[in-house]
Amino acid sequence: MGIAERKEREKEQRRQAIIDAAEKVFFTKGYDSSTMDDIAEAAELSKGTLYLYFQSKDELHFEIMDRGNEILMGFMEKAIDPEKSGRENLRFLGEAFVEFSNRYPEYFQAMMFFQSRDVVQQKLNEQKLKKFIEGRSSISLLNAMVTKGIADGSVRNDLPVSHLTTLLWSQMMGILVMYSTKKPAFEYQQISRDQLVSIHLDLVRDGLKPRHTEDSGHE
Amino acid sequence: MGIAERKEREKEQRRQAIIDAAEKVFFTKGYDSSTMDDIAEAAELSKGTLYLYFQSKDELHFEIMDRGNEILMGFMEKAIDPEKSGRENLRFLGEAFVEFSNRYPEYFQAMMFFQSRDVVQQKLNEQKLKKFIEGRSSISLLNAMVTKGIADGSVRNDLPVSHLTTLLWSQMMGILVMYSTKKPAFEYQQISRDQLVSIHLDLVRDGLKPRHTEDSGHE
DNA sequence: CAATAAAATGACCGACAGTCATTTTTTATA
DNA sequence: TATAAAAAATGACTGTCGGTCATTTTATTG
Repeated sequence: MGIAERKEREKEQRRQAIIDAAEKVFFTKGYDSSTMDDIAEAAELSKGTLYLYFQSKDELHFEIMDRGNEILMGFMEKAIDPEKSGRENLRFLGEAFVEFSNRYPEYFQAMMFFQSRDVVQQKLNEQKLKKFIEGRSSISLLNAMVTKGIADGSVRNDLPVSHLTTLLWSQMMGILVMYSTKKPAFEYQQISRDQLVSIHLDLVRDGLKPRHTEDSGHE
Repeated sequence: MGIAERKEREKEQRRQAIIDAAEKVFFTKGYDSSTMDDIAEAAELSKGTLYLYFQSKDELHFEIMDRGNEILMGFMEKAIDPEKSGRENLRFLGEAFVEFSNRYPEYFQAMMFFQSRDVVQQKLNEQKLKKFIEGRSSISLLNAMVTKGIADGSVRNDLPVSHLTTLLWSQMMGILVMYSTKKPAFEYQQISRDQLVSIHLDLVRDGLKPRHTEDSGHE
């Protein structure tokens, strides 16, 4: 009996349709200013129905972040050139990130600024956490390229992979977030984002080079 | 007649008392979960009175951020050693930032996570913007040390001061924010924040060295 | 064509930021 | 000191919104 399967399919379609609607509304009015009734109207459903598919407004936000992450992953995977060294690929990944934020600014925003709501802080600690570290995430790609870089000798091997990876990710995130939130200040100082990122990636590239000298004073 | 002056003084005292109360409540329950009635109760005033002194809940948040910024400034000013090179001082500033976030985690949180609310985004564009760039802000201190570093030859001079400054600020911010929001993930990977920051500061120190010359004469 | 199950609805609730007519307190005036 | 005027404070009230649930509508089954 294919009815069950069809129902399953329809349910998933409706789920996606709701996310589509939420996306449209969020991207237009911003998260805080969007109401569940707005989303319901956009989805041509009643508010109650939304709650049959999602537990909360926050959950809709999460779904959109997931979509963004998928897209970002695509960009990054495409950017990798297996022929090139790990260190070169790390630069490609950085550039892919920027390209993503240019091409999909709304997704980028959604991914950047979901932090902060105190509620959200807790929810992460569960399944999402594992996903963040091990799952199909952008970080895992970054991790792979750091590892590759160390293996092929293009990246210094005196620093732990996990530390380098998170460092690269956090730094880039910090730059892009800062630029987004303080854009007018940057423009006022005539700092373009591409310039900034380019300088950053240059500094990182140099910083990752293997130390040919045995010095450097950290532990 | 000192009545006007006394009133002025009392008004300012009450203002501060309200901020004190808001601080207590925000730091205990978190911003989103705190209600204006909570704050009113803590301040032993009615809610209406709060609105005679502040326009909104957000404004109270801003005030607390300002306090945090003052404290941070103090830390940074104290950290500067005029005898040492600009490049060394930049490291001191980084360490001061971390120390601040250890000593005053609630202020730190408040300063980190005020971004995101879509409303807030707009409000910055006005006076706050100038303050951010030119005012008595942590960034201006950073800027001064970059400038000093270039002048004394301890920092490479082939990159614009403004870019370097914002880069350093954004990177550090990114690392600390990421660590705060994803703390469990970091702990799971046994990455300590101090380690991470230390590696970051090392990389920065190396990256800032003048190119083409192995200048270390100012150390 | 019932009987039943699944899906959808929208009126309703509680919580909360913000308002404002009224009351209380302080100051100025005579 | 008595009283008018100004300043400060109050808290009942409003509108909004996320989330709920008893009821209705639609689809499935026998």
